[in-house]
Amino acid sequence: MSSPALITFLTSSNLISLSGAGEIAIGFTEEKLNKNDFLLQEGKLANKYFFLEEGFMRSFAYDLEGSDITTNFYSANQVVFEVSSFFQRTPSRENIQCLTDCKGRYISYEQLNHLFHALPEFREFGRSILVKGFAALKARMLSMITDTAEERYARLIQSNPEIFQYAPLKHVASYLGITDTSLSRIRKEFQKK
Amino acid sequence: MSSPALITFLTSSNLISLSGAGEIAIGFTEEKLNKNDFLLQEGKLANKYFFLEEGFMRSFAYDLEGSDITTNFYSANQVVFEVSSFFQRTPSRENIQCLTDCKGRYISYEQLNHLFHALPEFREFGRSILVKGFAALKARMLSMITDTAEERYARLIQSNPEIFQYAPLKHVASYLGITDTSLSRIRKEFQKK
DNA sequence: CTGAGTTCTTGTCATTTGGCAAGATAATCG
DNA sequence: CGATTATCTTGCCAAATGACAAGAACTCAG
Repeated sequence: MSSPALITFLTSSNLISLSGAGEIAIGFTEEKLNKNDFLLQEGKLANKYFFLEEGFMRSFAYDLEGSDITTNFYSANQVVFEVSSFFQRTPSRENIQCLTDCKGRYISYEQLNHLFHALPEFREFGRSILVKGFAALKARMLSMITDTAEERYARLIQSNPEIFQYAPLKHVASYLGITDTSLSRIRKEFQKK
Repeated sequence: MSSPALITFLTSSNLISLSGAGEIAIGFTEEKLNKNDFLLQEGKLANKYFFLEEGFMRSFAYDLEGSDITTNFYSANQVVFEVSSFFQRTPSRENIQCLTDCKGRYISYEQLNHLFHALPEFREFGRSILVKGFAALKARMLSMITDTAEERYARLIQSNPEIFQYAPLKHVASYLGITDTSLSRIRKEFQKK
């Protein structure tokens, strides 16, 4: 019943022993989701610390005009959860939705805290997940300020080509902070090179 | 020798008891910095979890052209540290510099971990600091994508007026993701209203 | 006080990006 | 399959922002 992918994910951080990983993984509940299903909906409380084993997801929020803005993409072998809502126990402003059929395993906030309390190595691991997410967001913010839209596009297609495989371009556009029209033009220019 | 401001900061989270706060605060070392001094320099390892009691700081990074980009501002009664470098034990890409004379107290990475291990309530507190910073950055990223430069300016002067008291406008401009020229024009327009 | 250095403003012009709408293309579902 | 819907591209024009440079205003040390 246990998950090799999850065990590998936990141990490959070098923060968790194999036996620790087994102990942790055993508490996770398997869940399958269809394309377009929501892992989390705006207004609800995030209560799943979700390890994605198969599939592709994105998170998004609505701006004041009601347009949806993609805040992140998630591929397999990552933890997917909305940090603020999950840890601060407040309603989520974001949605997390499947772009393909998905499969994964999750634990609840309560389970996570229990594990944090019981296993110092899992605590370290949890912190590391948080810190990496933070660092990635900082890098993205810096890129948003210093790079042109075309540079951001080039970096994204270079570093995360699978996004383009699963997400419609309009989602990519809002993630990059531009309109779908601009992205279309940037791609046209980009091909020439 | 202990710091009322730090004690207040720790207890006001409602995660830490008064006695716990005293126990934590006692390990902090006082430090005074002059205007323009660096709390952290690019390339070095962040090793101070710094509680700012008096003064005002900013963090910044250099982009590819060598311009400095303000990544954040810090006012009194906040924890100031570079998350990635401090927790991942990697050289910092950012600088943290005093915009005024500053006073505060810090603990090292080792001390922090020791306290995390010994005091579950401080662990919760540390996580809460991290999560709040993360949430704030997410909100800023969303604003960067959905709001115009003028809206971002208006929000900033509304929510953090003290920034304008201490930081030169060019630092504010790069924080907002625009040039100092644009900020100057936006301010001119803004006054009319 | 004075002069060097920094910061801020303003002008001119170019570039990037957006808004809108129409048409082309692709995906979906009964 | 065929029809409907969603997505993507393109043209036109407007708006926002940047690049550069000159001068004004401010800061600060001697």
